[in-house]
Amino acid sequence: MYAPDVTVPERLIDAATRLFADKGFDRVAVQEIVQSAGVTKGAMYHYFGSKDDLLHEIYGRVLRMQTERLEKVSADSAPIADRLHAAATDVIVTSVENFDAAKVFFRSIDSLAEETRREVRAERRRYHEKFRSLIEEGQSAGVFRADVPADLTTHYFFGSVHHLGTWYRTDGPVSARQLADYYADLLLASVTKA
Amino acid sequence: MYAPDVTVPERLIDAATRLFADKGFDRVAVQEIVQSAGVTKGAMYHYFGSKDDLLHEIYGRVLRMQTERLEKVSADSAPIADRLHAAATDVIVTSVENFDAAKVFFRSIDSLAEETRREVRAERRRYHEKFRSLIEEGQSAGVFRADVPADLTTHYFFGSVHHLGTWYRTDGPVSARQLADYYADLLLASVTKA
Amino acid sequence: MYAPDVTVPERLIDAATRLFADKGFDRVAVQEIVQSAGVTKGAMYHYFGSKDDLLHEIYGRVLRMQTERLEKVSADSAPIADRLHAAATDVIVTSVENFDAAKVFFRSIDSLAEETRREVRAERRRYHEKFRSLIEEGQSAGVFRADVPADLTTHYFFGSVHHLGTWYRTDGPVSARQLADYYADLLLASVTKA
Amino acid sequence: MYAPDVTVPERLIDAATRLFADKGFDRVAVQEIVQSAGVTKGAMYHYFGSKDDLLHEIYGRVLRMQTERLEKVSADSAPIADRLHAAATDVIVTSVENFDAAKVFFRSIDSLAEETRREVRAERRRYHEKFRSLIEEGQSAGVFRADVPADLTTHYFFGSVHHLGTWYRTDGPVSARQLADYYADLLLASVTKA
DNA sequence: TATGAATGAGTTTTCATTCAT
DNA sequence: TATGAATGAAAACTCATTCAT
Repeated sequence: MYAPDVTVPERLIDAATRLFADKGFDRVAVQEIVQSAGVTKGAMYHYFGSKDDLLHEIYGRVLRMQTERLEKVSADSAPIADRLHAAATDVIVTSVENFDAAKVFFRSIDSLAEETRREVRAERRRYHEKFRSLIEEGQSAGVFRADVPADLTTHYFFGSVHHLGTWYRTDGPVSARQLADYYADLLLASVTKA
Repeated sequence: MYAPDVTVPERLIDAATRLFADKGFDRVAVQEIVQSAGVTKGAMYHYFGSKDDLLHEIYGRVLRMQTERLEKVSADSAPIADRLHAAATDVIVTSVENFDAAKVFFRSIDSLAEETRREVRAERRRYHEKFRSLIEEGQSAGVFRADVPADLTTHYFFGSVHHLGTWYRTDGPVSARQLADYYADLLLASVTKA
Repeated sequence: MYAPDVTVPERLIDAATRLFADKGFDRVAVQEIVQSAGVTKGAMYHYFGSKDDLLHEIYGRVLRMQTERLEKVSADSAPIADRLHAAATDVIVTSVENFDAAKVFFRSIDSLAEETRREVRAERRRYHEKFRSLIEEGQSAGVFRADVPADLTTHYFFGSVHHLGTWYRTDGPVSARQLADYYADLLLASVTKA
Repeated sequence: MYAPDVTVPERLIDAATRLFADKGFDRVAVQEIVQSAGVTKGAMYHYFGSKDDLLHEIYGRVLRMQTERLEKVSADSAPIADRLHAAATDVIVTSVENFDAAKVFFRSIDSLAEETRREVRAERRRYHEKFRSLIEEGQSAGVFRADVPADLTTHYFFGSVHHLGTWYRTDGPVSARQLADYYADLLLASVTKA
């Protein structure tokens, strides 16, 4: 089932990602994960302190990746509207490219243990703020409308993104690219001054 | 704790709504619900077939209410842009007015048992289609842009709405009314022809 | 195995007492206890919050009983030497009469969870102090030697008592009564002024 | 943490002694021991056959040491009362000097595996008998009272000694020397003829 | 001599649900 | 209508020990 050179932790992360995406953290038993990864429970607890740790790791990978990419896009010198468009596009494309991990990211934060949750929320807030600051930059530049708070628009957009997990099919008629363009267009249309 | 004329089933629904909204269906024990409602387990199983039933009932109430209201707004004779705006506004205001129930609605569909889930999905799809048809109507009328599929825009908007549960605070600085106007404005801006 | 009128909690306490006395708390699985009591695990957790609770209850019963009896003996108006003798005798007789519970009491305090342990230690200290104050009374009265601290003598005596669990056999040649007299004599001999 | 010339087995014994004394054999994981000793599990199992072996070794060291010393004291030519006093004093002083090992000795015999336990019990009995024979010698000589069986008095005294682990503090107000004198005095007072 | 990944049997605990009363 | 004792299956996690290297 697995190439012999895929490490046990990697196999566990893969299996957990698939299962969490499919059924949600709370509906997946550790037993299922290890079975699916072809290892024993003991092996899992050798590498991960808890089931929660597994989720945390998946969560962290997605968050780190998207934060990195957003920073790169933000730092670009293109006009602000282009940069916002690129940022919006990018988050969608990468979410779809790692759709299982993204689904976990989109819906499982409440399953994290108290402490981990706080930690993760803080990092997610930083991501949110970085995105928001793009919108604010456009507002300051007079390119984006300022009558709707940038904070609210950011929530609005990311709500749409998080919802992808519940309806979008990677094997459906809309490609990731198209989807990204549509979403970015809708966002741009809603923030651009009339 | 409860007025004596509040029926047992009603108390159970109330308690369950509060708890499910707060911790998520899977993290709430039946014991907690009955304790919080001030009744016993036996009483709960007298009125509801299962824990799932409780969720189903909460879910159904929200869905029925919003469907009804959407139908009323749709049937109005106002211009399509106004009707879409009203529909968008209405779903937000009523969601915030019943915020706990709405939160449950927004995030607990995966917790429903297979059969119930299918049933509920079908009804939700009908709601989605009704909303979408408003957008399509505007597209046919040449008022709304047609380059983004109405279906996708509908998902886009409802993603934003579903996300409210994770960040909006009813006791925060933004009133339900304001929030609804902002959201409807963003939607209208994104669908209106340039 | 059990008369039908023995309640489930009582059966659980009985079984746990026997097993804890025999093998020590840490070496007894909940599974063994419920099997021995003829009930299911669920039933046990219906009545007791945890395995620890079971131990706590056994512990508490012994402690309460012995505290009560010591208070009664202390309050007597007999000469202090007689009262100390009676107290010593009594703790031994009752310990042997409830030998399994006493054994648990003698050796399982370290198995209690942190919080429970603190609580129980405090109560045990009060018992210790009450006994010690008998010795102090004799010292003040000039009947008992004062060159050895009463606190230390108390520890000395209760060490002997706690040790009973490791060697004394209720079915051996020394009756509880004899044992009690021997121990009380040894105590009195060691505290009485030459 | 350790001088480089302390051998691995020695480090393991040290760490295990400290941990067993502190938390009891059953509450200490092999992982903790090796971590605390700064070695790996494999290393431990290279030198010791099992966790049990570790305990056995600690146990054996204490027992061998005390047996040796008791033999030396017994063989002396001093009057019996002096020899008993010396024996009592000695066991206390050496117990306090190796307090962690002594604590393990005092309370962990039940944790030994069946076979080891039997073996160890036999040796402990020989120690007990040697001590008892001192008392018997005094009884034969007419110096000690004979109305309390020597066997029982021996248990009585060693109960006190074993109990030290639960209350005595090496950094407390009573020095090992003082403690030993008090205990030996109490013993002598209780066995000496009135 | 030593490593540390892996095992697998065992642990305590949870919880939706049932059922005699 | 309601009680609450009891069930039983499943859950997450622990840990002494083994073994290929």
